Amino acid sequence: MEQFEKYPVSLTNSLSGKKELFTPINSGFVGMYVCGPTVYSHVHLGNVRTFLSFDIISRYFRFLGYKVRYVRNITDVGHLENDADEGEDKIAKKARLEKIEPMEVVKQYTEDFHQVMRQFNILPPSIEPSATGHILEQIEITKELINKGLAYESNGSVYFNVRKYNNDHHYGILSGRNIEELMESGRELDNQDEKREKIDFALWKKASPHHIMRWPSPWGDGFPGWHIECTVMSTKYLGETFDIHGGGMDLKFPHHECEIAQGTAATGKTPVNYWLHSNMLTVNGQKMSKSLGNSFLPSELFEGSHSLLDRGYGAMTVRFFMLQSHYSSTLDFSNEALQAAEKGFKKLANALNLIKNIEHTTNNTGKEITNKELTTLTRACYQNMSDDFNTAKTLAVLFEMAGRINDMKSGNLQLTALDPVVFNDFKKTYIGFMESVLGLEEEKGQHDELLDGTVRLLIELRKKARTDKNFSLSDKIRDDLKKIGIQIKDGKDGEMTYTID
RNA sequence: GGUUCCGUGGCCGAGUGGCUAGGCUGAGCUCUGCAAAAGCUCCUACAGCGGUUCGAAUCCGCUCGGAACCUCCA
Repeated sequence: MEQFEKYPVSLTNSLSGKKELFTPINSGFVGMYVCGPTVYSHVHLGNVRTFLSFDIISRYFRFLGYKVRYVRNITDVGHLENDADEGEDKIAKKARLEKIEPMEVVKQYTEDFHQVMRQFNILPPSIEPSATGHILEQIEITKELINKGLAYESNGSVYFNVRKYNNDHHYGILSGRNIEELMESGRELDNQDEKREKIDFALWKKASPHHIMRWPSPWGDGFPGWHIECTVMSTKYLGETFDIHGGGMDLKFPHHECEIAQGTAATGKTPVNYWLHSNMLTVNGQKMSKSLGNSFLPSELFEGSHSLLDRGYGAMTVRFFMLQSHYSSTLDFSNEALQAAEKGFKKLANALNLIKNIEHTTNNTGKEITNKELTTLTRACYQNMSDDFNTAKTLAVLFEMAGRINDMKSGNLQLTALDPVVFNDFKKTYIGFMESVLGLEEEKGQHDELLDGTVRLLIELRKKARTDKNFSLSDKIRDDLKKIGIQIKDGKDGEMTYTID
């Protein structure tokens, strides 16, 4: 029996607004698509949160035994600065400003994005397609939509006819809108507009003579619209209907709404069964965003060089911090919250280190009450994660488990009181959820062998000083090391361990 | 203006009809040569006002406050 049968996953589907039991199209397989970054500048921590949320989701599905195909795209063309007709492509604009090739912009920020993902221990997707690698497919689907009468050409650009689509379908099904309301708000059309109605959106944009990103098409030189890339790449690699589509809450409208409309119009099928949206990272209650100027770059966080930070924090501290809230809630970013997270994370990491070195060898059947408690904790990890990927609840359980691990270490809890099967399950679960599911690993410091050997030597000297009752010397060794960031801890049995801040 | 969401103890944050997460901070205790770490204990909350119910932080209504989307943003 697979773990996913034992702990069936339920998730909040944005389409229904309700928590639903997850049933994949193909038993044992999960196909998920997540909107990746537009690589025209550095990713900030708000972006990181979204990719972290879906990292956890893909990790957990795999942990349960599913075969997961996780597709996350790179948007390297087609994302306009705004929806007005003079709207410029974000990549092209950046390239023009820096006087370099658009693909240089794309390369630079894609590399940056990948580096940030690695720093936060966010695993790469199974497929990472780019919009420029799928121009042909985007032209094909645009042609198909014209043939079906749901798109029209206008002065070298092609637009999706929202009103016509809405005759047979509901445009706004995901975000709870209707086109009458949409027609009432927003920017009005002017004479310059090529669109028939302001709610129509571009599938293909004509490239003006000075435009540097351009491809030939049946409608002349141009470039694809923003939304069509995701429809093309998701269906190409996951099928016309696939299991999960994720992304940030701010993409719900219009981006995901347009994807639904295009996909449904092109294939006649519902493109996605479950829509998942991760919520925003906020600063003082306001959304972290580049345009508001309140975004934090990962480098500013590590170095503590942002004005709102007292000092730097490690990537794992931030990862833990973000996992303390549910992905569908907003999360407020602050110095105080990070400080608290750092201590909490250290506690869990320490227990992780301890449990790895605890072995149960006896065959004692153990005390029923203790065994029961450990079994309950072990199961709770799965139950909480299967309940809409509730990392906050899971972490609460891991803290309980860490307490029991410390008890095992100190002797408050005798291993002989435990059933070996229960213990091994407990151990495997703690390590598995920490590392494989939540991706929380020890902060990678400069623990090189040279330093380790040096500290061990000092520890030996301190042990000698203590047995000689030379406390002034033993205290000096401890205190001086503490000053440079190395904390010596005395064990009950005279053993000493150390941690580096 | 329209659509949606949120308001939880000193702070951060889960939960969402009865079983009162968790972390951080603070106070006390145990262990320890002294520390640190660890363990135990304490401070026990759901914006306000009504209503439904045997019972509501959780459901409903109103009021106040905040946010997101309706231009671009994960």
